[in-house]
Amino acid sequence: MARRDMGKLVFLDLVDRSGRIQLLCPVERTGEIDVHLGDVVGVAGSPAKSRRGEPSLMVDSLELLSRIRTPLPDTFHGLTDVEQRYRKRYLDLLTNEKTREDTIVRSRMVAAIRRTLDEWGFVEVETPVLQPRYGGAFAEPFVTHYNALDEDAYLRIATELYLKRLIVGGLEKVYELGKDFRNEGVSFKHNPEFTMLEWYEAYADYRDTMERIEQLVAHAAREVLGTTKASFRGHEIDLAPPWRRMKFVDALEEHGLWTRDAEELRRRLRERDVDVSHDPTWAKLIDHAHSHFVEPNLIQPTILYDYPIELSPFARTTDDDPTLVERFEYFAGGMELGNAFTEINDAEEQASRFAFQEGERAAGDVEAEGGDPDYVEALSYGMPPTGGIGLGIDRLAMLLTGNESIRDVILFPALRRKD
RNA sequence: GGGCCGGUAGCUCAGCUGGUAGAGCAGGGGACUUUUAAUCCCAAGGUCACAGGUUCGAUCCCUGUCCGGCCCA
Repeated sequence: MARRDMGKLVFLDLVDRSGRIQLLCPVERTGEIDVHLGDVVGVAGSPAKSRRGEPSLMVDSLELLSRIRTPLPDTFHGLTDVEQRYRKRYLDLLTNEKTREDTIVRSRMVAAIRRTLDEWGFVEVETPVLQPRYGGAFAEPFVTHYNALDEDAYLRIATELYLKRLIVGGLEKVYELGKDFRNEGVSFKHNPEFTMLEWYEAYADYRDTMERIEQLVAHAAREVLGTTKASFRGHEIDLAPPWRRMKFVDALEEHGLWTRDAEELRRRLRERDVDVSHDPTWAKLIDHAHSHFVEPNLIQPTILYDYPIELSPFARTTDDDPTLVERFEYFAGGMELGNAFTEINDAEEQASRFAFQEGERAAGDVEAEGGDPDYVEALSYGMPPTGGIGLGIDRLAMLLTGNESIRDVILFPALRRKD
């Protein structure tokens, strides 16, 4: 609320989520106007126009609902200090229109995604956040403790293994949209606590999932932006299907980085000045090559498919090459937005994939999949062929709002305590 | 974890090779019946992130710590 006090006539700007309107307060009618910038007020009056022609409300009475006690930041510049914007998001929201808009865009995006999945016949479910084992992704977990059970537990890094148990249970199409937690670095595209959507669909494979994700993303964009074109990092990104599709192997081949030989790959990466000292296995090396040379260049939406089996402990092998799996990731704006595959639905095959990951772990990859005998047992009761996907809600929100930092689409991002 | 940059009034920012700090807005008091970042007058507002060091003297130079940003792993 801005105040232009003219003595007998006071001008106030009243702002709420719907916008701004000017109030005209003739003091002889309303009495003394004792309001400050940032006060919360209720007013009654009738429509009027100012002498300059601005639509206004001629006020009969004004009631103070909440008195501001700490002065608002500079309302012309807004709050620009990024640290303050994250720590005191309420001030950021009060003073920066763009932050309010982005918050609404994200909310509508999530609503559009839910609506679409619901229309497609998916069932929204909730699975445990606190898990006795963690799995479904390569990541380090947060550890906590159950007093009642006298057991350590992990905050989930993915919802995957529980959702697939529900496919075993015959729910056929399920999704969960919620927080996952990964105990690792913070960056422009990583927040340890982030929002993920996963869905699983019985009697579908990764090609069906490709169709769905293209439709879902394009539809969400149309709902919130009115178009499939988003601007991000100076690019116009058109999310309309069909997206470019390319084999993972070919994408690495383009950069001369496809080889199955770990030492040869290590040599080629070193040649390109990449520090490979933290990459003990071929799987880590190829992942490094991909994230360093391929991913940043995938600006327009692109589906990379048919990944090496070593990177994918839950994906079914392709029919014509047992070293590749039916997996795809999709990218836009140089970022990975989601990861999908045709799920392994055979208990024995799943058990041997876990065994391979044990080997990777022994070789020094701390993020390798830990294995889950209870999940293998679930599969032993028979899971239909299933296509599944996980996609990052925060990153999609970045794309649709044009924010280059994930912290600008998370209201309260992770920050170190300051006291 | 490494490199670079930053932290000065509630907010946005100045502050010269080192001489104990300034503006605008906000907040306080006052004037004004058509203002739009209203205008005008008055007064107030600071542990210059923190701790050491160099110096007659440090917001400024040096070292360390804390917090943040960007880039790299």
